[in-house]
Amino acid sequence: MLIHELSRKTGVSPHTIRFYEKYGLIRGKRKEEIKSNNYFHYDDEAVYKLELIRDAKSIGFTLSEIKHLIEAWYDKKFSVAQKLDILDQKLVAIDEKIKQLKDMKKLHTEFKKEIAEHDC
Amino acid sequence: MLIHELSRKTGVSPHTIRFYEKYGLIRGKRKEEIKSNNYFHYDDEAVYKLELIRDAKSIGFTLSEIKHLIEAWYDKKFSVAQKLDILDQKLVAIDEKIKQLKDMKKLHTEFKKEIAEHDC
DNA sequence: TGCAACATGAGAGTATAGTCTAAGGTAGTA
DNA sequence: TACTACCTTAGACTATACTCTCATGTTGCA
Repeated sequence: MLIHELSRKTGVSPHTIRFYEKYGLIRGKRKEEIKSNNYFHYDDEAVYKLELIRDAKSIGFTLSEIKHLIEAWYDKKFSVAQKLDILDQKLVAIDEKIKQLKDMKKLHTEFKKEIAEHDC
Repeated sequence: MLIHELSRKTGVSPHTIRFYEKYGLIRGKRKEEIKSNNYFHYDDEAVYKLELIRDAKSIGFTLSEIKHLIEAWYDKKFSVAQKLDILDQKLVAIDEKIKQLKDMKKLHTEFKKEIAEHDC
């Protein structure tokens, strides 16, 4: 599919998709058999990656961290041990975030209780 | 306490503390009895707020969202019903983030399994 | 063939969240 | 009184993550 359809499927604007492409998060492919243009073609992997990026961003991961993760998964430049190591580090970070969210949730619940009780 | 001590206690730089002060997240008080300077004085509430800001930021809340939360808690400009409403909205957002983190964790675990099994 | 709807890269502009510098004033100790 | 370590504001600068504009080229349909 071309960039417009990828945008429509994911809700990510073509501008942002091109930004991610340059940043190295996704990679469109040019079809060798087509010589009249140099349009990028995307597959379902791109859809999947864009969804991953959106989710990871919303829980506080930066594009740089997401890039590391995608590299650990897709790139050939890391050994199996290195990939497992990167994933383990992310898992620790995720557990830490979950803990913080639970604390935050508790805090909110306490806030609510106090406001309701003391009318302050 | 003065800004330097607040910085030492929280690990947030004086520059950033002043930035938050201007942004309206924390509020130092000037002591009326001291006329020779106009230094800001902070109490434990400021320490607590800075810790809240740090935690909320790390789990993907923006300063603007954090400001709403702090206002819901400390300001007089909202009614009890409005405050409870703001807190409820944040609770929904937190639950959504926890869900996404759990998905992300599952994904990582699956990644790990595939990498280990297929040596790819 | 004309035209709308797509595609491209280069590069400028924006929002968020800091981070730093400059220029100046204050406090406490030797 | 000198000196170090603090304090203030204003404003410039930076990094991250977009977002938009421009100039130009392609595709598909009436």
